[in-house]
Parts: sequence; structure tokens; C-alpha cells
Amino acid sequence: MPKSAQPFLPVNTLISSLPRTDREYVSGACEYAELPFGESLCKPGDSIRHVYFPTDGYISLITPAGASESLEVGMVGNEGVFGITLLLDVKISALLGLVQGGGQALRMTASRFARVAKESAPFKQTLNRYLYVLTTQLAQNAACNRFHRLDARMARWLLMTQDRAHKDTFRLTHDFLAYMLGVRRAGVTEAAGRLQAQRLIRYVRGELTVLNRRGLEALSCPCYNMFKATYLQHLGKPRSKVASGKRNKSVN
Amino acid sequence: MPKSAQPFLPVNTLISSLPRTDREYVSGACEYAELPFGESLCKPGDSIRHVYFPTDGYISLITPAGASESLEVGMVGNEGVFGITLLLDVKISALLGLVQGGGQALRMTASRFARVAKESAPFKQTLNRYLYVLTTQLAQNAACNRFHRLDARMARWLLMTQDRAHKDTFRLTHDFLAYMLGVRRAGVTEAAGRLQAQRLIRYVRGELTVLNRRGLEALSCPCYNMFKATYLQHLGKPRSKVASGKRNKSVN
DNA sequence: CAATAACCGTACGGTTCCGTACAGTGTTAT
DNA sequence: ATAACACTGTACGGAACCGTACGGTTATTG
Repeated sequence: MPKSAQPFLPVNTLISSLPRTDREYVSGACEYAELPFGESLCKPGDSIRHVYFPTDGYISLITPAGASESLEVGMVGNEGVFGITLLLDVKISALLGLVQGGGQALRMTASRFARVAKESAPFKQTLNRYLYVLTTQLAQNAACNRFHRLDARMARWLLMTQDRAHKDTFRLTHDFLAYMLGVRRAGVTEAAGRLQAQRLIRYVRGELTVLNRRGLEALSCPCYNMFKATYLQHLGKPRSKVASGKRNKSVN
Repeated sequence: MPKSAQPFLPVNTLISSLPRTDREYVSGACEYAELPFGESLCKPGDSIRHVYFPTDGYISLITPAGASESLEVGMVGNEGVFGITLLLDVKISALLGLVQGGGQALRMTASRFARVAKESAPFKQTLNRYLYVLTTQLAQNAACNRFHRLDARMARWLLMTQDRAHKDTFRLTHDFLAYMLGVRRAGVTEAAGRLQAQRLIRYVRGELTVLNRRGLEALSCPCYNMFKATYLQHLGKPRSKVASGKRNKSVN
């Protein structure tokens, strides 16, 4: 099996999909920042200092539930942005933002973000839509946690992670995965063992490889496809404020 | 036990908390509408025609999950608004809005809503904050469905419903409750039986009465209090754009 | 090199909830 | 009145997952 050289431009699609002038304006307002593996960008209750547009890192959104429990409720990669609630003029984060895949991000200070979002209408529109998509993801997630079995949720989680890691192999321990999925570590070991037995994945000591995406997709709960469809519907095509009329020979 | 005459002004608090001129402007843009018990205001995928500010009715927000399953992920009473995603310029509803408690609401057409939200800054701010609170509720809900036992979730649900019904007694069948909580009808019968045995509630054929709020609160998962706290934090006090300085002898 | 820690495999009793089914009792329709 | 229906009670085997514990293997650290 050849190591598929995955072509991947490390950009953030929310930004790169903007019209040229806006894209340059927005990019210009950003600086690069490292997303170190395992770092908390923001804890629940903290005020949000920066908004992050990952390029090749990715971030887990984790909600607290009671005293000691917590659960991942969303994932942000180069298709999204962390800190979007600033768009609502609420500076306090309700969620924990945890860097799950190390890498880089573009970031903007909170105050600059407010200004830029105000002045670039396409940017604002994109952010609005992203926030919308995120809320549907949260709602989805609630239902997913109610109805879907561990193996299916795990398959979904792996697919979503792979999409954001842009690699087949990524750092991941059973312990961390258990934390994300809100189950026992032992439960993850069993489920992961089943996936491995089916040759869908392989793992050794904190490094996991996806061997068979198709297989995972078949096993995953419908939430994976539903989320992708929602994202595509609202953020997929290059946006155009005015309706149709103009034929655009889209290369993408 | 005396029937406690519960004083309740049928208003929507998002609107009534606005400064006078804004309140009048917003109210003036509304019309009254009935919320008939059991009606779908909006199905997933439908475009949102009206935004509803319940006064004494209340609405369940339900997300689809796969082919046949669905789950309640939020509740809107006179403390909230249905159709808030219009604030993000997305006209399509991701959720099913189901009238769970019949009553009245103020409502606004989608286009008028956009205009009013644009022209009244306090209104816009309130809506922003409400959307924020709603998203945290969605995230909470995901975790709640993962971690908390049926009895606790049911207690929470009853409390939240009572808060929005403004009455101790409301229409509710085991079947419907099962649908809301994403469990079997038989499971609800068992759990409700346990609550009834503890004299926390009483029910007969589709009519349920809360007998002991304190008892329910003790049994409920922390999500109930967490949600109330979040709401209070962001929408509790009369808003003031400029900071402090002004002493207000609040009666509330 | 030895000790420690991180990571994974496995086991076992226990709980919660599921799927399904059937029965009883009020309510409404014919 | 009688039938159909809506609503609730109950039962039973089974699946999924929990809490906990212990052991084994690989990395890391002093």
C-alpha cells in the first residue's frame, strides 16, 4: 500500500473562500500562532482573547457537565474557527478549547476580530453561517449521544478527526478518546479492538492509523454524513451575495 | 393544599426587559398569534416565516437524528424566542419547533425581524445573548444525554416545563415525554412511577401535576441549575451598555 | 540500568435501558 | 351500547455499558 501523498494546502477555508479583497483584509488582520498539542486555548468561564482559524491544527470543543464530567461537543479544524461566540459580543467562553492535533493557526485578537467582522460583509456572512452550522452540530451531538452505539460514534469521531488532521495517522490514546466520547477507557479499548480486528484501523501506543475510510463510513452513525451535508449546504459553494445570473465556471 | 394563585404577567421577558422606546418599537412590530398545542411551527429544512416570542405558550426544539429518531434539544418559553437563527441570516430551520404547551405568542415576520434587529441595538444585543445561551444549552444537552440517568433527566425536564408553563399542572402523556427524552414509553412509565411514589408528581391520563418542586430539584441533574445560571448571567439583569455608575433601585 | 510511568488488554459482577409484548382501564366515536 | 382508541402498568430476556481491578508491555526518566 503506497503512502498516499495527500495534497493539502495549509489554509483555513473560511478565509480562503472569501472574495479576494476581503480575504486579504482578513488575512492581514491575523498573525500566525502555534497550536501546541494538548494545550487549552480557553477554559470555560475565561474570556476569549483570540479567535483561532486553524490551518493544520485542530481543536476540540468540550463542555463541562456537572462537577467532574465533561464531553466533546464539537471539533474545529481548518474548516472552522474557534471563538466564534465573539460574533455575538459575548466574550466569555462556555466551552473548553483543547488542541487535539498540534499545528498552526491564524489568529486575531478579540477586538480586531470585532472590527474586521463589522467591516467585511462577506466575512461576517461566512462567520454567521459557520455559527449556524456549529449550533446544528451541537444539536446533532446531543441526539447522537442519546441514540448511537459506541462503535458507531467512535467511527464517526475517527473520520472527523482524520478530515481535520489531513493525515491517516495521528496521535491518539485510548484514554483521550474515552475522555472525548464520555466513556470508560476500557470501553474504548474494546471498541477499538473490534475496529482493528476488522482492519479498519491500526494503533500502537498512542498512534492511530486509519486503514479503511470506507469501512469506517459504513460503520459510522449517520451523524457524520449529516454534518458534512449541513456544512456543505451553508458553507460549501463560493458565496455570492447577489443571487444567480452570473455563470461561474467553478474549478473547485 | 391551597391552589396557589400564581401571579404571572403574560409577557415575553426578552422584550419586556428592553428599554422603553425599544420595547415599544419591538412590540409594535409584532402581532399576536396562537400557539395551538401539538402544532409544528417549522419543520427541519423549512424556511422560517415567523419568529415567535411566546408569552404563555412554550415550544420544544427537536433535532432529527438519522432516519426515524429525534430528540428534544431545547425549550423555548416566555424567556426566549423561536427562530433565532434568522439572526444569522439563515432562513432555514435545522430544528423542528413543536408547540408543547398551547398558548399565545408575539410574532414577527422574518423580514421585519431582520429590520427591527438591525435598528434596535438593545434588541440585537438581547438576541445575540439569547442565541449564545441557547448554544450553551445545546452543548449542555449533549453532555446530559451522555451522562445523566433517566430519572434525573426527567426531573429536569419537568422543572423546565413547569417554569415555562407557569402552572403546576400541564398536559403530558408518557408517550410524548418518551419522545422528548429519547427513551421507551415503558421506560417513562417506570421512571414516572418512581417519582409519583415519592410524591413529587401526580398524573392521570395525560395530565401531570408537579407536587414538590424542591424534591424534583434535588433529584434533577445539575443541568437544570447550570442552565438557569447561564441564562441569568447573560440575560438576567436589565442590560446597560455603559458600565455601572447608575444606581438602579430594582424591584425585581 | 533500574525504576517509574504511560499505555493497552482483559475480566467480572452490576446497572440501566432496550425491544417487545400483553393486559387493564378510562374516553371517544359510531 | 359497543367498538375503537388512547393511556398506563407490567413483565422478561437481552444488550450495552459501567466501575473497578489487575496484569503486561513499551517508553521515559533519574
